[in-house]
Amino acid sequence: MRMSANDPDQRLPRYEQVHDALSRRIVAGEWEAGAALPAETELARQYGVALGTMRQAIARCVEAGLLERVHGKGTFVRSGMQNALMFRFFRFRSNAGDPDASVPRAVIHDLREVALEPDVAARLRTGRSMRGIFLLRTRLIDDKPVLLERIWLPCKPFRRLLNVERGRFGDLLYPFYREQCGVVITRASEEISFGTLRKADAGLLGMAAESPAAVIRRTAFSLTGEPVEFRITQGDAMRFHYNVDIR
Amino acid sequence: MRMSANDPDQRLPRYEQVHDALSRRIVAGEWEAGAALPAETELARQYGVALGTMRQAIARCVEAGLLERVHGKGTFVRSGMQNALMFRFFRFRSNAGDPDASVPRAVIHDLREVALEPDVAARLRTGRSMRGIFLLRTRLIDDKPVLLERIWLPCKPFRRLLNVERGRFGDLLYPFYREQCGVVITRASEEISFGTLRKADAGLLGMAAESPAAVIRRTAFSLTGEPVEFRITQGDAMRFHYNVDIR
DNA sequence: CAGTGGTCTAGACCACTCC
DNA sequence: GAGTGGTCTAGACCACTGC
Repeated sequence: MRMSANDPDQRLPRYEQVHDALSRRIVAGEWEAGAALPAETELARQYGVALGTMRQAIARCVEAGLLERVHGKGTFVRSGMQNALMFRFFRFRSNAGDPDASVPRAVIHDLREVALEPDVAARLRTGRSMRGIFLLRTRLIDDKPVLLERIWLPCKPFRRLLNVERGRFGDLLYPFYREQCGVVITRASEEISFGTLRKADAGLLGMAAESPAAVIRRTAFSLTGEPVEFRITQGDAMRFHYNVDIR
Repeated sequence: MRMSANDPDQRLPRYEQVHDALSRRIVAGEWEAGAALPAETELARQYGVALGTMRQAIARCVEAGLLERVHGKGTFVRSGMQNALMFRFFRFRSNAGDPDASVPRAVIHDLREVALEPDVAARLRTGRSMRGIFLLRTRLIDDKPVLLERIWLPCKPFRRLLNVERGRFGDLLYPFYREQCGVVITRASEEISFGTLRKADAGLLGMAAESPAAVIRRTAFSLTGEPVEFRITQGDAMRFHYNVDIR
């Protein structure tokens, strides 16, 4: 089996090795987002594996959210990086179920390099370096702030964000991470709890101090499984609404 | 391919047909919970399909939460019906991460047949029959009530629960549903929000009226995909804690 | 119609568990 | 070593899409 120069671990199953190699090519941007990959038979030939093995490798990429299969048409690089993600969990608009609802506008209030608190550094596994990028945003609907986001990133792939004009940050950060820093978010872990707003935070949201708030802590992971973003989002508890499917 | 008498839809893929047939045998209790199924090769022979097809059918059962595979040992019927499920989402004990933590005790306050509110009837898809079983429970840790559960069930498979002594209900309902009514819960959909406690509910939880509460609405589905239980759980918002993995 | 992904087969060999 | 699930192959045919 021919593999890329990036040492494939020979102890791993072949479909894992092929999955890794294929993932790297996708992330490297060999195909445009939304574009079709070569047919499975062709890919199997390229990697020198049987069709079934190739299909298993592709299945892993689909699970990871990198690819999308369409019967009879082809296999495509996922474009949208889907989401308003977090945003769908609050019922801020009357048409809450509307999939075409526009992405809420983001306003950046702060962006700088900081010393990380130990708990944040631990979540980002920054090791000895306790420094990172800090971002404070509000999200607005109809020009009214409804969410407050504190975001921490490791310096390593993200330092260049410090040199980007705030106006050039999009409303959605994940596509922006991909464009600017080559980081693809494939998985996230969220932790939901409940608290009250500190005075300063309440001010940014136009709410009273000590108002009840939903608090979401999210750690987002890259293709390689490394934690690359930690964020704490706060919003009006009474408008919070989260759906989960179990098993 | 030999199938059970229950008409397999010939238009479905073979592995789906085998999955359906196998699921029925598991639910019917042909193997004890925790017991090993025959080897894959033997099952493939029984159903007259290739090993790969049999493995795909088994994989579906694993996804559905019915089976568990252990490399080198065998394929087993899932016993525990896992969980304290809901309960792990509140941080009521100091050792919150302890997997051995005992299941909180349940106390039944009400159990009767009722006329269903339209929204509950809609969730349970009871059709013209708007009647169901209603259950009101509190869950206790160290003899202190910490959760309040309102549970609605369709009459069809559950009516016999009305004749069961309250003391014979276990702390976990899902294994009880299986034993008493042959209903296996395989999937649930939860909806999390925040609210405040009504006076009567607050009283049952030993909290002040209007206290902030986490509210979880859960619809649970049987093996066949029908909604068979709707419950609303309330608990102290300050002790609420929910973890979700996305994608 | 050609080209794609989806299903299925019959066999081989590997990795793990338990005796 | 015997028995299990996990990986892999090389081929066949089916189902869907689009020209």
